[in-house]
Amino acid sequence: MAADAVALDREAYVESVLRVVESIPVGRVMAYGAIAEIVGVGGPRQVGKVMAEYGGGVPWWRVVRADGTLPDSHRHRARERYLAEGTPLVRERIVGDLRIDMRRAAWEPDLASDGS
DNA sequence: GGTGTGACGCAGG
DNA sequence: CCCTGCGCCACAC
Repeated sequence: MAADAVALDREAYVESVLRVVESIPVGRVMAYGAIAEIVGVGGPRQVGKVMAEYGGGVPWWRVVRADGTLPDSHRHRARERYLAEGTPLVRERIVGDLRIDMRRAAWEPDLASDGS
């Protein structure tokens, strides 16, 4: 039974993370660590884990590193999204190497409106 | 139960 | 701007 409980907890955790990601408005982004804080459980690495496995169903390109950069595997694909959404970017010095302007793009979810 | 690993974060050099 | 080390949490071996 303990195993089932763990499984459920993990499922609930995954759902919480995905829900936060889905709450990020167009043109805005959140860092892994920030999401972890909102969820209140685990850390940035856990969020990354969740995204790696279930990120396909959510706007994964709105989840970035705290410094505004992305993993090599995704930054290329995310580029089109940012241009389309008008996400605040830092002028890229090198072609192909994009970076988010976190000062303007960082999104803070409204804790008051839990929607429940 | 130590060890390695990861879509992380931060301080140092 | 580069690379290194350490902390972080959960998981696979």
